Amino acid sequence: MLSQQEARKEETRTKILGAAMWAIRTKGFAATTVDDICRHAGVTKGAFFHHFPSKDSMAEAAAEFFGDFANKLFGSAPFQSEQDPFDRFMGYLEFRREILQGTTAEFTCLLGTMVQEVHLSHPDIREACQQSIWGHVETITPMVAEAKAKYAPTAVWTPESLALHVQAVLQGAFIMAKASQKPETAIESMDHLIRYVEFLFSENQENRS
Amino acid sequence: MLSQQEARKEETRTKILGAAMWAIRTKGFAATTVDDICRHAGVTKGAFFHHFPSKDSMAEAAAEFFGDFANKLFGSAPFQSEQDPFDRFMGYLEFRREILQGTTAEFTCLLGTMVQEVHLSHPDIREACQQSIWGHVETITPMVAEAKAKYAPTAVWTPESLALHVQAVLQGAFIMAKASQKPETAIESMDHLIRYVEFLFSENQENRS
DNA sequence: GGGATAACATACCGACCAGTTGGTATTTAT
DNA sequence: ATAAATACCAACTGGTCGGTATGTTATCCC
Repeated sequence: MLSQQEARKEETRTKILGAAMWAIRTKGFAATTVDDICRHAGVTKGAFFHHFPSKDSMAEAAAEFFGDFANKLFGSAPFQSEQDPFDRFMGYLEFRREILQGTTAEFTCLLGTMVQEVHLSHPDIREACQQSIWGHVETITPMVAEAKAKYAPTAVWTPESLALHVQAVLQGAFIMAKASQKPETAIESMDHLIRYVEFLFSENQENRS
Repeated sequence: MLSQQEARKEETRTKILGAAMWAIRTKGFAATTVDDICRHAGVTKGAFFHHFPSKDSMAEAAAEFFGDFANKLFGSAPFQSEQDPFDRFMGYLEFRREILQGTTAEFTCLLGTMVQEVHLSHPDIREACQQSIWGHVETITPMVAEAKAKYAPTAVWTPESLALHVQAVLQGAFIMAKASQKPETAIESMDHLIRYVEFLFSENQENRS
């Protein structure tokens, strides 16, 4: 049971992290100022530093926040009710393709954006980003593993490497969409990825041990 | 014929752009200061602003510089002498996998790093990055088109979309390598990509019109 | 060789930014 | 009811950064 105070604190914290998420996705981590975040969140700087000891540690929290946000989004998506593991995996991929709409800041990944900037200069933030990305991979690897056991048990690739590859393609697709300012560029990459996965689970492939 | 002065100017300019390339790949664009670049290039701030009117316009030049650098690297790589277009394309992919070694700053792409940060805030830099990326794609699309004409003439995908997909996978692989601090993560994605391309040009695929 | 110009160098400035300080309002515990 | 603690606020600070103003030196052209 949350007290009135605790509930309010949590709300403010969420407002800050949400604003940070938006700002970092549009401008990058280094270019977003604490004042930017406060302005968007509708709080003062005092509140910000009451909740987080530094901008950097807020970024760590934002990485975790975004990871939880994403896992909730995909965890409650319609494809999860598919019975067959391959159908579920394909549903995941098609769902990820479908949400490539609107502005880049809306469908783009905070973790990829941030880790790219800070991977050498801010070890703690990098670590937090990796945790969140690999945490998401852990939620989809079982699905891939089940599908593999059923449809491609002798294939040479591992379920985890495929799950990681999916994330890599998405991250790359985001960059290409940002460069071209067209979500279509990202969608076309997802089409290639989906074609690849269909091949991996089809019967006439040759990559067996 | 370059005069002594012009040659020296070009050299200093190159030193600055080289230093910028290194700094931006390790820290990102916003976090690298003009002083950083000058220190690494061994020039003073006066020299920097003699060559470039602003940090932003230097970034545009750096994007072009990196694009030329990459095209020279791949243009003179051994795989270019392969006769068969498919072999040449596979040689390109394997070459790109092979150079995924050393520190992330060494094999990573300046354009992807920079465009991610500035795509909304600095339209001119974004444009320059897109030009360089798409410029590289233009150099490999003919190779893909030839290979397709020879081995997969009726396939539904276009050569350009595949060339773009290759860049997307690489960009994503870079991000994953940065997040995990292991080049192997990127290499595994390249393995999946290579397997996909082999499939596209094999005979038993089903994606024909 | 000398005047013009391009290629640097140094010292500095105003704006900005992460973080602090010292306080107030609200909630909680007794 | 009241004291303690928590949540929040506004003004300020020390340092940093992009850019400039003002030299100084090397090269070029005649």
